[in-house]
Amino acid sequence: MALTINEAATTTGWSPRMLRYVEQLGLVEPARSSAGYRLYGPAQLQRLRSLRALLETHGVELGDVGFALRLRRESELASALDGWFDEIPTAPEALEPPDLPAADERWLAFEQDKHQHLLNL
Amino acid sequence: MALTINEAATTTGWSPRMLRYVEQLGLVEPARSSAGYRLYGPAQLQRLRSLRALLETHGVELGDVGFALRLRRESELASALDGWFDEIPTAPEALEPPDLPAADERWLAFEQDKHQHLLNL
DNA sequence: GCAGCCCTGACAGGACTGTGTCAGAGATAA
DNA sequence: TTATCTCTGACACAGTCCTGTCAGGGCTGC
Repeated sequence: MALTINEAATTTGWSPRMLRYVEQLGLVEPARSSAGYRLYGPAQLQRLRSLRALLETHGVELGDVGFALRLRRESELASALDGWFDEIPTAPEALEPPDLPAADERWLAFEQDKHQHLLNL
Repeated sequence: MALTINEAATTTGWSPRMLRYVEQLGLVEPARSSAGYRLYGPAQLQRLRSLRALLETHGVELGDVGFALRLRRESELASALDGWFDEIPTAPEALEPPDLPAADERWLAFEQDKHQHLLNL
């Protein structure tokens, strides 16, 4: 009921090498026999096949899926990213009319301060 | 009220080259003067600084943030990834006791079918 | 008008990724 | 027991990413 790595490779279209690599990325982790052989069950095989479809249809790389996995494991990373993206309405037209020519120093200081603040969190 | 690329570079710690690169990734897109010069306002400078903090504190690369951006722009990609991650309770202990030795062909066919189904969507 | 910015495009090198392949050692099964 | 699998670890090689640097040509401001 569980395929060994070469069998899994031929039925999924991955190479054995890539199956080990996919495992190393944490994407599909097969069970192990008592001797340490990888054992791919139906669930893993299905995941391998749909992973292949996912990469092909969306032009995504394995590393990208790995990063997406990291995102759903490290929720603080995810929220940090969300926070950054939403930091300011990303539209770049937030540009005041070019008057007040000497206000530079003021907001520079302010920004610097904010930055320090962020780092020391 | 808006800094040119070299000024922005020195106050944010990025190199001018990297500012262009960050822009190319779609992460921080400054306004442009009528002659095409990049103009970094307070918002962009703040984003550049917090971007730097983000990379450092979470061990993330620019390309990763670029991919996260892609995720929030291409919602179908995001949901496809979500779908893949939740396809099956990712725990690898879903391994039946090894009886029914000749049922292989049955679920192999089933899986193959499912796969075709997915691809032809 | 001229020194010093800025633009884009290109090449370059170091680092990392993706993938194959091989070697040495253990497991499996006829 | 012997052929055939599996394991891990390593090297290798093309390709991509990151980053610097340079060249040719426009702006800008004194």
